[in-house]
Amino acid sequence: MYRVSQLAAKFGLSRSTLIYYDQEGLLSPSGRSGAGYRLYSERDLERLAAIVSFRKAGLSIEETRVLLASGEGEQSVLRKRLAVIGDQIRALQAQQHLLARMLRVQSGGELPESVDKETWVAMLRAAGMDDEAMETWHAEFERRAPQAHHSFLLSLGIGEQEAQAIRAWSAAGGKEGAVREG
Amino acid sequence: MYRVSQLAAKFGLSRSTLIYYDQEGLLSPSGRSGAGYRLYSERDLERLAAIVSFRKAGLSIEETRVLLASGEGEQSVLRKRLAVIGDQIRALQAQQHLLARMLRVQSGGELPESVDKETWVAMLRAAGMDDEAMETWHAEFERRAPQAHHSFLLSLGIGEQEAQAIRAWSAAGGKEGAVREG
DNA sequence: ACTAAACCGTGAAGCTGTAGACGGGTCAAT
DNA sequence: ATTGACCCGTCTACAGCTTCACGGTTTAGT
Repeated sequence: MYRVSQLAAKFGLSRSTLIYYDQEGLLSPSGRSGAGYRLYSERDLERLAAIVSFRKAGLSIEETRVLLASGEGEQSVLRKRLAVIGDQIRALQAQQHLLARMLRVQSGGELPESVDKETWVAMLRAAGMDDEAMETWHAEFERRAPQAHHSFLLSLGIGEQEAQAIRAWSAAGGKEGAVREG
Repeated sequence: MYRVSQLAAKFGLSRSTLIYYDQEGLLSPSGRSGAGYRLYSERDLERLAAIVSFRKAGLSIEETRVLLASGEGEQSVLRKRLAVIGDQIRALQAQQHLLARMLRVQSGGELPESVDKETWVAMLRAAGMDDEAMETWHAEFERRAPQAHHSFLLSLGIGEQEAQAIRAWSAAGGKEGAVREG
């Protein structure tokens, strides 16, 4: 049987956090001592281990509760979180761009704020990539991270329609269509 | 002279937000009507435009206040925020990996929505790039668009320090240091 | 002149997840 | 029995808003 601060230390959490979990009904100690102290059992410890891993994945208390209640099969919650993370990363990247632009305006640099399609292609060519290699690269990109592939294309200033065309072409292995490079 | 909801609508904010900014002393209306209504001037509008852009970059109320107070030259706040964004993106990518593993355990494979350093390197390798080619590529990137190069490295979840190391190495033509790949 | 809708102000409460303060309980050593 | 160190439970606060409630104001329409 662990007391609250002991258990907290064991998991690198703060005492307040465990108390909060108790209040939320996410992890209530299986017992109390004579003095009213929270006493956590081994079973509580295991549950906490699961909680911690879900929380590390950024799931909310509520989502964590759902997952613990529903056994294992709840993929939807995880998938949803994955989508949210994607959105958040994209939002942060947008902020990066904003900040970069602000800093450049102040320091007066003349360099392009972001790379366009031509520059990008030129850089890859300088590194020895030929058309076929770029095709392979796009295909890999599409296979491993379709969303990121899309964002990347847009970041080069490529329009939504052309981006979709490139992706379709990548997915098909570059068989058809006249998308030339990049 | 605008009234609070009008101004809010103009900037896509809610009435509450403007009232909150007023309470915080971030943007107080330059006047009040006979009935005590907040009246915003053109100057207020300009100030709000600045506030909105800073907030879009993820700066806190407090940081925004500092920037507005200190005129222009306050780059430190922006740089600090840039570093924080990098941390956050890295944290989110770690969560992506965790979630992807969880889902993979439960079913088949899942695809990430944003690319990290390892994935990026793997894609370039798949397209036939070797270490030397990557070196050339980094050097080109640094030469043509240093700022974008920096942003790009950060977007892969690479830390500020390592990013600077890679850039220095790129600029020097990859002569020294044990920066391995990417 | 009057009414209804749409606006305004203030104030309080709520949200998430955590940190910290407060006063009092517990425990080993004296 | 008593000191001190440490622990406990409970309560409050934080960002950055939003929502709600209550009551006054303006405005358009009749």
